[in-house]
Amino acid sequence: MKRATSKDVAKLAGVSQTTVSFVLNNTPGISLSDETRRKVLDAAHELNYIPNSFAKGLKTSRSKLLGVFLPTLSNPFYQKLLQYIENYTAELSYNIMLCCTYRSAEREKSYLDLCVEHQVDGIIYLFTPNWVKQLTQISHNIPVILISEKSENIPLNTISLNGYQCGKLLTNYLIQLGHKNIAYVLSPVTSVSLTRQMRLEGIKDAIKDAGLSEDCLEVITTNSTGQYNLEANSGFSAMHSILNEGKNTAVIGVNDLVSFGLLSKALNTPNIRVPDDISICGFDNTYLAHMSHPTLTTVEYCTESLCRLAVDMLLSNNGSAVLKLSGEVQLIIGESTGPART
Amino acid sequence: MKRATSKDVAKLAGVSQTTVSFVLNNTPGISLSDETRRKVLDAAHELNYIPNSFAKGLKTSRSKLLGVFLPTLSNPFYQKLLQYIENYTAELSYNIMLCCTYRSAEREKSYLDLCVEHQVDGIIYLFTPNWVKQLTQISHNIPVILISEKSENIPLNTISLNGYQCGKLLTNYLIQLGHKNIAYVLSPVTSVSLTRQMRLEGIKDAIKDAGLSEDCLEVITTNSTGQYNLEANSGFSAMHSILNEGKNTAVIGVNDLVSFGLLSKALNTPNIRVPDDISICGFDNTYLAHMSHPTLTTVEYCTESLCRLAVDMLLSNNGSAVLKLSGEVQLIIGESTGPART
DNA sequence: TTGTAGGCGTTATCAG
DNA sequence: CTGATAACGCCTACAA
Repeated sequence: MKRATSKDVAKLAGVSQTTVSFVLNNTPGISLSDETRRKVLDAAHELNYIPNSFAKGLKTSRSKLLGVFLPTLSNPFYQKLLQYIENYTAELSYNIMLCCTYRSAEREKSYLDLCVEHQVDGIIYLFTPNWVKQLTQISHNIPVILISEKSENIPLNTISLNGYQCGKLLTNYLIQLGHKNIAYVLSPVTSVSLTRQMRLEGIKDAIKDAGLSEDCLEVITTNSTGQYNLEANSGFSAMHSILNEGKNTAVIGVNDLVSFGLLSKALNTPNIRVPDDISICGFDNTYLAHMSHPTLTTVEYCTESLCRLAVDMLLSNNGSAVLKLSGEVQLIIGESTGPART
Repeated sequence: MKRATSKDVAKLAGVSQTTVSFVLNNTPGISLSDETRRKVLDAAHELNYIPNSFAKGLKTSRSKLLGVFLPTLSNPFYQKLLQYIENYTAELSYNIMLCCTYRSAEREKSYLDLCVEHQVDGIIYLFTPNWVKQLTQISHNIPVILISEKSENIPLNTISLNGYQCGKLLTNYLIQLGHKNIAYVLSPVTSVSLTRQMRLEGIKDAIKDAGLSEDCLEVITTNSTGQYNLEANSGFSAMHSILNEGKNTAVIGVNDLVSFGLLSKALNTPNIRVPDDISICGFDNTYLAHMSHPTLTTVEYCTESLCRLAVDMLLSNNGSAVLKLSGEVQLIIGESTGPART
């Protein structure tokens, strides 16, 4: 059984195809009799008419599709952003083409090609792109927006997550609690991450501003271990050595996954209590932070409103000026941080 | 700067549009001179030609898009399936239209409409559909496949996750370990879940088959609590009462999220050790099970091969017979289960 | 207020 | 082996 076309609707309603189009699209500047309207609407409904998006796209060059690029769904942070975006686009009757790159530049490239081919109406990147040149090229035809960190080298609309402020905020809080020996734990990554760097800058500056020595901070980058949950394992193994060493009283995980691993090891170590013996915190405010016991102290970036803003910017496509915005950041204090042990 | 069309390529290559189409699509049953081939390929490359998918779709009615329906990304299980599917479809140059319903029937409906409008080449459901009638209707035009539980009432291709076998497998294992007081903990859900029911059937039958009394099993359905992670919270609060009561020696969570909550509460209760005092296990084999310490005993359903199979079935569209398949299931023994305390 | 006609970029059916 | 030519279903001047 073939799908009804606008021609069929026109025939049934006893009007021309044009009229059908006018009625169904509510074309502005056109006035039609109520009766014609009704006839068309009834006919469309009776035939269960659904416009052919190919034909429509061919004329309008609009696909009602948005490409969303993310490195992985395993990190609840990206999942969270994706859900916010999806939630909003669904309201607007847009669909999301999922472009999960697994941090592979090759896959990223092939998804970019697919986005161009499908003529998506916009592209949202949730990480630092590997193909800046090509993406910039694409952005002349298709609006592109980055939700990550600002960078001078990337001439694209950007909503910054403000990693610097986050690092500073979190560290200030720890310093206030009396911590003077702080570790920053990073999991290994295969590609550049501006976010991680910016957070580190923020942490360092907070320490400097408080008049503490640089030695207060120990930066630990773990090796890759195991196949599952690299990130959580990283935290787990890092905490092992941190506890052995016994110097640091507070640990910052590069994200909630790492923090989760940190916490996990601490909870499974006899005679260690959180936060009495060691404070743990991280970034991203994902559900993991709330699901843990004790709950994890973390940082939120108003992600929901930023995601909605990103979609709005894409769809309004407000010209060619490259915008660089920053979101507010907010400390979410959980049960995993407390005064430094004395 | 407008995109090059196949006409432009034809002109540059000095051949007709038809020839371009033949070359670029490797149309079978057509033989062309190597020189013509080269000329076309070179021209296409020079103009950076990308076929217009609207025009293509208009002719072929193929969108290279697959709709994937899932209730939520918050449950790592769906995330896992989605990644397997996405991974495979990317290989095949297909794209995924994300249809996340948040268990809202209304949203599910609207995504169905969008799938029809975009003429997706296939639809994969990862849960029990709410609009069986409409979906069945759609399946006459667009291949549909369910990855969940088989049901007599749903005349659609189904790959069963075999919840019954899973329940049985897990329970047999617990019984072998000497457990005679087992709790099954369910989080509240808003819509029907066949999976949950089938797992329960399996659990019950395992108990019956072992010659134990029905009273061995306590089914606990929690109330909804808190806004974050309903599921994990469910486990957390259920474990509270289970430990208070002190009767059960083993607890089965309806999924890894619930089990995680169960474990979390147990670990945070003084004088309770896992698995010495209480065994905990669940279903789905998500990363949560591996990320926890102790790691959680869980059940895997060969999800990766099932997901690939589903995609293959969709794309081959092998006629109209409704297929009902079942996958194998596999017990993943973690550190959270052990012999019953005496 | 409504209808006619042309074209968007492909693919596919024919002749040549 | 190659090239005209006609659709696919919709939108939109322009004409009536």
